[in-house]
Amino acid sequence: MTSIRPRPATITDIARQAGVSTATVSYVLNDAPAGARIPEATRARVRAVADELGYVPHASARSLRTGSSSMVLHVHLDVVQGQLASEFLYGLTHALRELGYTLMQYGAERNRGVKAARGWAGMRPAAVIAGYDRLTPAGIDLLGKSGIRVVAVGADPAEVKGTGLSTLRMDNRTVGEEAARHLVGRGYRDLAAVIPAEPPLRGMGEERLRGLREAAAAEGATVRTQDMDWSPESAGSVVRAWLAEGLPEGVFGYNDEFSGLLLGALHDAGVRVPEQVGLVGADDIMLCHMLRPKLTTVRLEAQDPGEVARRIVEVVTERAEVHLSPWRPVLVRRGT
Amino acid sequence: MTSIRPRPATITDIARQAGVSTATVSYVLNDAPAGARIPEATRARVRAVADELGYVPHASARSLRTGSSSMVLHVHLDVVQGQLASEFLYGLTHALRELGYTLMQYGAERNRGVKAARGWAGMRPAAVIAGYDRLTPAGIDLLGKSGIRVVAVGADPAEVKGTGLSTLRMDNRTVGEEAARHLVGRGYRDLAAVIPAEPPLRGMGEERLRGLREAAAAEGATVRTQDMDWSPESAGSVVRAWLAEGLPEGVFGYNDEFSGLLLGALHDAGVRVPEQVGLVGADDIMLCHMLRPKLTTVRLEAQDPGEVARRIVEVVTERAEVHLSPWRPVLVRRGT
DNA sequence: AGCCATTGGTTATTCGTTTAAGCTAAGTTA
DNA sequence: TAACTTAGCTTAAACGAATAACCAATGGCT
Repeated sequence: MTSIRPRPATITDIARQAGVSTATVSYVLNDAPAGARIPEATRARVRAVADELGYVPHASARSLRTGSSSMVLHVHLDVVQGQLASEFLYGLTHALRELGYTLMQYGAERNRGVKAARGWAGMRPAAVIAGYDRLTPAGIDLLGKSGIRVVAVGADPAEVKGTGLSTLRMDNRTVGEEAARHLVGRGYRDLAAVIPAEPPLRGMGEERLRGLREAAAAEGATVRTQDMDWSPESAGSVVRAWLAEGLPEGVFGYNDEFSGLLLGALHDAGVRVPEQVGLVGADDIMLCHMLRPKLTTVRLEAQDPGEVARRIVEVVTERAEVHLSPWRPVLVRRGT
Repeated sequence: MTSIRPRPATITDIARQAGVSTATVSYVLNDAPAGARIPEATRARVRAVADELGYVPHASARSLRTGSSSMVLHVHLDVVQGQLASEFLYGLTHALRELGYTLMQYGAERNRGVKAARGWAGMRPAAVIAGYDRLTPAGIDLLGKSGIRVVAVGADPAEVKGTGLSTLRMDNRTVGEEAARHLVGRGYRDLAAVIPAEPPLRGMGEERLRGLREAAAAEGATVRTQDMDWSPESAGSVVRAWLAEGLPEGVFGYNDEFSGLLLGALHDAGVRVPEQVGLVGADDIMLCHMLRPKLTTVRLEAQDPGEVARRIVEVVTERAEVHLSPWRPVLVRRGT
């Protein structure tokens, strides 16, 4: 026995069963001004039938007709991670919902540039929010042509270009600068930094490193760097290299998680933190409170929580072009 | 100066510019069998115009017409976290894409039950995959009425009911059992466990605890429990309570992150792990490799990677009803 | 009685796409 | 030469919802 696929109820079904026209149903269900002249008795009947049939408006049909979409697409790496990203998403989801938009996420996208952009554009979202490493000028152009606003997150406006593009800059340089100020302030002159080897994080790492370098140079400190993978083994070999060439005085571990791996490897090598080597991470995730000694870190703090969401909403609703860098680095001094 | 909103190109635009009908354009662009009689010259012209105009098909219009959606909705907690979830999502995204489906994620949803279900149903996805704590019988019913398949993740089929519901059981009881076996095997008889206080995690915690309790009781061990918040302070007060009432021999920390917090608090209290207290976490995330001693943990391992994705695809495409529990607990013995 | 206003709706069109069912002109066959 | 094929399209009708424009019936006013 094959069961027939249940068909979702439509306004036509409601209209038939309530003995009115589809127009009436639409007016009632939307509390449309044009339907104000429909008496309460009819309205109640229509609503009752809609309820009984479990009616749910067809979002695609509606947006096709009205020509406007209530969806905002967020494109991310395989999976969203980290506290900053989590807070960002949470705030954004709710701010957008309040304005009648729905934030949908689309992840694990291997395609890039135009090919990916075509996929996004097909859903005709009101806007696309994407990490800047997902975007190419051609892709931005294609979205722009379709009237879809694009917000590049983490981008320096000078780097990513395209018509109608907005940027939300996560200024990673300042993170590195803050870390350098802290380490140099402790009297360290021989600094080392680690930079993630894999592509999606590498760009961020380079930015943080640039800030670190500049601020260190200004104070007369030197910085050596090494690539590192997201694995305990890689952390081990970084530490072995340091032991071979002489321990640095201060280390910037790119972020808290890489720093956690380094801290473990340093411990295994018998290096004492912070007595022999000072360590500073970045992002201030809960991990800092699990490690011993507790991890000192630099956190990007929203200058005004909600600001980001509000500005994105501006981009979406008012078609404004917005470029802002709403985060500020803050050092959280702990045990390392 | 107000710029006019760019209108995405439609097949009508292409038809006009290429001097053919919209039907022809559609046939060409879809490589439809019915369009096989269209000569290459025309096809090339149509395609050229489509390219030039940056045409991207309107997914909503298409799915409205064909009556079938290529979207699968994944509803999750605020943000997806953890390795298991990440692997699951990644595999699923790609398996579905291969079959022409697009996995979209929808998070940070406060609404539950019917209200949430209405929102999901409005997008007319082919299926909804949701944590079982997001679902209520009424919500499942509403989705079923609309012909949308529902997959409850993490649910025991006996617990969650509804027409046409499939379940993907993440059997958290077995995680607790495996932890108990390990701790008892070490000779501990006085066990303690921690359970997250907040709602979304609480359910999982209770399941894990149930398994722990049963397996411990079978071996003649006792289990005391305490609520814990996701904060270092809460971990501290849990440890203080233990000190007051006598240290347990073995602790199950619910998951790796809670265990990490506990490990830090134990360290601060001068309790040595594993000499005085044995500790086992769950999920086997990278954190285990950062802590010292390294964290012993129980991991749910996919019995067959890809199995989950394949079965979900069955649900989506063949309207099968599937109930499986594709994960198996594995103990990873490390330092604690 | 004739006109107007109001009530309570309905009709018809549109959004972008797909697709079954035509239709015309040229070529082929009986 | 008439009938039949075939190539190469086109026409038209959906899908579900929104909405401008219309309309019939009733009541009130002059």
